[in-house]
Amino acid sequence: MSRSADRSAQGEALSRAVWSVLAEQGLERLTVRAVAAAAGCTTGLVMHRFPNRQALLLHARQLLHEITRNRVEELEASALTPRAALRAVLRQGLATDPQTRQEAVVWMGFLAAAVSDEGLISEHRRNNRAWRTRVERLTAAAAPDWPAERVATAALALVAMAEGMAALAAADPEAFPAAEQERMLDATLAAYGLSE
Amino acid sequence: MSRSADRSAQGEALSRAVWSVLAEQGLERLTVRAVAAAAGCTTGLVMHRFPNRQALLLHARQLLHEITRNRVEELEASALTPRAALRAVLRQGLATDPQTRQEAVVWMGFLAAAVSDEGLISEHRRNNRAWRTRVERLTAAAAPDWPAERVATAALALVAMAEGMAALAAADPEAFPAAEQERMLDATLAAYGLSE
DNA sequence: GTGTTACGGTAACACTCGTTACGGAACAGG
DNA sequence: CCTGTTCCGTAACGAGTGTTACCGTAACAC
Repeated sequence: MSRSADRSAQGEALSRAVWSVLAEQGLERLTVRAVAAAAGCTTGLVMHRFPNRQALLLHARQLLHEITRNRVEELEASALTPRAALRAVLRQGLATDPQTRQEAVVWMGFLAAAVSDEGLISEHRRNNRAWRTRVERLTAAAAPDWPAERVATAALALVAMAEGMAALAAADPEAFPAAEQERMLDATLAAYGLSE
Repeated sequence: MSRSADRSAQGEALSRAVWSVLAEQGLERLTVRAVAAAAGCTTGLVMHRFPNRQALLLHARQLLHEITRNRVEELEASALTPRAALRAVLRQGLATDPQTRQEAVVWMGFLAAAVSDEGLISEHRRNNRAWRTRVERLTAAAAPDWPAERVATAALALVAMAEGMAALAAADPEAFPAAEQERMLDATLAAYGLSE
């Protein structure tokens, strides 16, 4: 057990190093050597854990998705009402603190890297479709008597809004303070008739 | 005149080559040689026109902004009502056809490149703030009796929605057909009471 | 025609990239 | 203590990077 646990722990440490480099230095400096330096090891370990750079990035991307999915499911489970769940889940998708801001930068970096990486782009599409389906389900629960088409349209608006807000705030935190982002989220939920 | 016209025409051709590489091969393959190949010249010309790669990217970024701004101002000028202007301006920010889809991919590429490029990030912030101000002005004109804060919040929601929708559709065009994007835009305008 | 200048293609520079090969340390079984 | 195996740091390779120096050529002034 300790063997495989060590292996997966190393994989996670390297993935976190990938995120760190991606957030602080950008995609252009996301090299195997930079990742190794951020993880406090050498390129030997990196290339021993992963067959190549692509596999390293793909693992980091998948792990990031897994982590955010866990967080979202906890928020969803601990929400008191369907509408509170919808709001909480959307709120964590914004970029309102250093943690989520860094995640948004990393998210963007992976998206840009996916243009020339078949594995990353299909992973991105799978995750984004799952995310969209989740928000549709939460929206349907928050407005049980809406027809499916109305649910889908509102959910798409909410997903797009969260995605765009995160990108905007990640690139220009001073211009988009957390309070303003939340006010905007609440206004949009209210406009759609989805307030708590 | 022909001298300086040739120079700026070459600068524009090189910038278009930058966009092309960025859209088709991604940020990781955006090299001086790839740009030269896309422009049908050699690296000698590229480095003769621009002092270095950074300056080339910055010029391409600025030219992209200028072009989209011109397009937006034409749409705004030819709109019959303030609300039609708001809708038209937001609509062109989506990724509904090959042209705007490519622009969205390029936009994302520049954003990812800006993480490690001071010139690009400040340019991005300046442009995004101008864009936000424009949408605020259009929203105020579309709802003349709203208080400023309500205008600002609605405009932020619309800007975020357009930005996010473009990113989503650029990465997964099949999942987000043009009709669905437009339906979502109209639904959001209606939800905010900004329909025509 | 001739000298001058700006242009831009060629080739090379130093460097960094992903990846591979090698070698030694740590540990197991006997 | 010896031997085999696993792990991973070191060093190198070839390819590709941004950038620079050089030089042929075409256009222009006179």
